Amino acid sequence: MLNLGIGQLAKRAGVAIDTVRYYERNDLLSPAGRLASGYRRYGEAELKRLRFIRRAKALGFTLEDIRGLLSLSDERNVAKVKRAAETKLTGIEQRIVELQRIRKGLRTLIAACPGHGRAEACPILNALSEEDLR
Amino acid sequence: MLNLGIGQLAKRAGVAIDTVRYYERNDLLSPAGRLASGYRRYGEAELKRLRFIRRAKALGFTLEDIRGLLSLSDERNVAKVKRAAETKLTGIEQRIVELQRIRKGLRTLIAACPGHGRAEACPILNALSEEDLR
DNA sequence: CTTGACTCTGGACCATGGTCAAGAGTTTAG
DNA sequence: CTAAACTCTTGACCATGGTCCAGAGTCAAG
Repeated sequence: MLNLGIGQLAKRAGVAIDTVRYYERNDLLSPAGRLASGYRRYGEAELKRLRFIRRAKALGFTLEDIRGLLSLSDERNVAKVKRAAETKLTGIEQRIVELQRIRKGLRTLIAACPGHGRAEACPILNALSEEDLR
Repeated sequence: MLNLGIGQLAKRAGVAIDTVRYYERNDLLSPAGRLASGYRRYGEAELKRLRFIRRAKALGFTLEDIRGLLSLSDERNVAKVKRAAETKLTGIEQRIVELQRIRKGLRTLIAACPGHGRAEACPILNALSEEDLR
């Protein structure tokens, strides 16, 4: 059975050692046990949990979200997990819409800017000085 | 001619007083002058500049980006301004793509989750525990 | 002149997600 | 046994974009 020190664990999960300890401080991941010396020991479950954390982060969850997700999954409460994912999806969608709005503004400005000549002819500079953008 | 105290300036631009001083500390906006008492005084140019900052921020520029933009616009270097806007656009587009990827992952997971029953049947929990997501 | 509103400075504090350093102790390979 | 590599804890520090506070001074209206 798997028995890892913090360095091996970190390496297997692809994170820095300090990050593992940081997660521990923030109640995301505890070692399976400690040696008499105080060295942390981790098993299969902890490695899985750490990978879970990384994957959830890649999906746009914050560490606080993940803390919630982990406690729900400890409870095995499928309905709550699904609702949490839906809430996160809504947030992601809002951010996409906002970024698309920004992209549109930038594209319009760039298309209209000659890229040379007087500053007064540059719509990027002008638009940023005016009231009716957006 | 316009002559404003920091409170009036902040109000007209829709920002907090502390934010104006914060921008000053970070070399984005200096007062036009000071009274003998040390009170800051602002004119039309500063109000415009502050609004420029706000609008650029709304377009997704960081304060550092904006510092650059302002110095370019002081130089009236239209070509550089256009290139800066294009670079920012590319960054925004990358961010959109990334969020779309995340959205897709979440949608797939949510669609496959029954929302009840055993935790083992919940693909959200399972997917986050496995290797081949993405 | 008084009172209330405004402003000044310097520095602390917030959240987020880590990262790094110091100094001491532990483990492991040779 | 020794030396290298690893780990421990505590606590400071990074960037970002502010926000808030104390204590003192100033300005404007009545």
